[in-house]
Amino acid sequence: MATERPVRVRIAPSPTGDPHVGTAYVALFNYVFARKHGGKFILRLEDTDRTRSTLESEAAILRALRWLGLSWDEGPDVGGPHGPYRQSERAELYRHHADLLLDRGEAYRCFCTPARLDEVRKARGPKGATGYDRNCRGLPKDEVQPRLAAGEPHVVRLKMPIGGETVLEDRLRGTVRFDNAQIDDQVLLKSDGFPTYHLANVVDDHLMEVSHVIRAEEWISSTPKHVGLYRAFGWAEPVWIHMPLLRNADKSKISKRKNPVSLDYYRDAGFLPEALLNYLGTMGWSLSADRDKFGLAEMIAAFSWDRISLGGPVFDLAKLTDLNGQYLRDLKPEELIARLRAWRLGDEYFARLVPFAQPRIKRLDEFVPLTEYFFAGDLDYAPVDQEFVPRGRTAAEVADALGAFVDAFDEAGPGTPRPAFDARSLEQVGRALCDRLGWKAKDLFTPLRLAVTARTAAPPLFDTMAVLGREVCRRRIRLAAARLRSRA
RNA sequence: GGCCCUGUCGUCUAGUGGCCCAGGACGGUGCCCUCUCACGGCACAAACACGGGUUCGAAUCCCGGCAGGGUCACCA
Repeated sequence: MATERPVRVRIAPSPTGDPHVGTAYVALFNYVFARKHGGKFILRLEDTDRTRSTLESEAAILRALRWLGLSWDEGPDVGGPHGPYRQSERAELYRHHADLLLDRGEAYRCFCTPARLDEVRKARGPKGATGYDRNCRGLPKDEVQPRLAAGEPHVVRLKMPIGGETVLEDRLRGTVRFDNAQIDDQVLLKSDGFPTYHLANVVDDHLMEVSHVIRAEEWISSTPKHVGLYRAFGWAEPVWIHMPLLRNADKSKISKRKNPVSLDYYRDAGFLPEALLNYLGTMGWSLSADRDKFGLAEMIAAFSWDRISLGGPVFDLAKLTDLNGQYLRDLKPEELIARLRAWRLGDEYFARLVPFAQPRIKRLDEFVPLTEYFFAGDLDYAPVDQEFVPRGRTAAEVADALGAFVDAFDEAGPGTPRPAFDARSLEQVGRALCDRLGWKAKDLFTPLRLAVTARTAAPPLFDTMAVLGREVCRRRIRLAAARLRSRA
C-alpha cells in the first residue's frame, strides 16, 4: 500500500441516467478525503457503454455535482494534466493497453458468441459455478491468426490465475480473500473495440495516479479482477476503500422505485445542497457523539476512516427534511428570499406557468390558488380520493397502470435511450400504454391528472407534467399509486 | 445457490474490555410556551439479534450457525 503517495481520488460516474444520490454520497467522501489531505479530487466520466451513455445525462451529472458544491480539480470541463477525462475519448489508450497484455500473454482473444456464452451459462444451471468456461484461453496462435485476419468478431479477456487466491486489503474491512476459482476471465475489450469498466477503470486510475479508490461496496466482488489487472500490468495497487451502500427502508440497495434517487428531485423538492450534503455525511459517518448538524469544513477537519460504520444506512427522507428545516431557519430572511427565487419563485419558472394561468384567471388573486400544485411538494389526495378509480376498474388496476406509466417514461428498452420528458413524448407514452392495456385514454389520464395535481380540473396534463419535471411527477405518481394500493 | 460484506432503539448513530442496567438525533407519545400553527423547552416509550467461548469483567475480542445486503454481463 502506497499510502505516502500524494492523495489523488476520483468520482467516476457513468452518464447513463439521472444524477444519482449514491454518486453524490461517494463523491462527498472522495472530496472530503482529498481536501483533508491537500490532495486532488478528479471527475472522470465512464461512458464506455455507447448504447446507454448520453450527453444529456453527462450534463445533468455535472450540474448536480456543482449544485452540491463539490468542485473537482480535474475533469472534462476544467481539464487537467491527465486528460482527457471522458473515457470515450481515450479508446486508443485502452486498446494499446489491451495489446500490451496480449503481447505478454496475460490476455487472450475470445471468439465465443453471445449465444454460446448464454448456453454455457444455462448449462451450469442455477447453482453452477460462475462465469466463462475459458473455452478460448488455450486457442493456438495458428488458429487465432486466420480468424483475426478474417475479421471475426471477438473480445479480449484477462487470464486470471487458475489456482490460489487473491488477497486484498480494504481500508475499512481489513483483509478480504477470494478463491481464484471463483473469478472468471473478465472481458477487457468488447467486440465494439470499447473497453469494459474493468479495463478502463484500472488503466485510468493508474495513468491518473489515483492513490485511493473510494467507491461503493457493490464493487468489492469485482476488485480481485482489478487486482489481477494491476498485477498483469505490473502496476502498484491503490488503497481500496469500499463505502457502505445507501439503502431503501427495506434494506435493499437504494433504488428509484422505492426512493427518490435523483439529485434533481432533491433540488426541485426544495432541499438545500448544504443540508443534503450534511445528511449524506451522517450516512455511515459521524462527526461526534452528539452532533449531526455540521458543514463541509467541519467534516473535512474531523474526517477519519476510523469513524465509518459499515452497516448499510437507510436513507430517511424524514430526517433529511428535519435537517433541511434547521438550515432553512438559520438563513437570514433576505437569504431565504434569494433561495426561494432561485428555486421556483423566480421569473424563469413563472414564465412557464403564466401561459397556463392567464386564460384561466379573472383576477390576479386567483393566480396563486390556481397554480398551487406547481409549487407544492407531495400533495394531499384526500379531497379527491373518490375520483381516482374510473367506473369498471379497481383501485389496484389503476395503481398498477400508474406504476406502468412511470416505468414507461423512465425505462426504455435495452439499448434505447429513455424518452425525453416533454409533453409530446409523455402523451405518446401514455397513449401507447392505453393501447397495451386496452383502456380508454380518459381512464388512465384522469387518475394521472389527479396524481400530479390533486385536482379534477387543470391545464393540459402533459404540459403540466413537463413543467413540473420528471422527478416531482415520478414521486407524486408513485405516492398516489401507493395510496390506491393501500385502499384496495 | 457459490463467493463476499455487514449485524446497538422503527431509522441515522455514539460506544475501540470496566466511565453503559448503553448516550445523542429523526420519527412517535405526553406536557409546557402560545390567539392558532410552526419553532423552542421538558418528559416518556424504544436497541447491544442469538448461542457458545476468552476474561476478575464484554455492546466492545474469538467461534458458530442465523438474518440482511451485494455480486456472479461484451452495464457500470
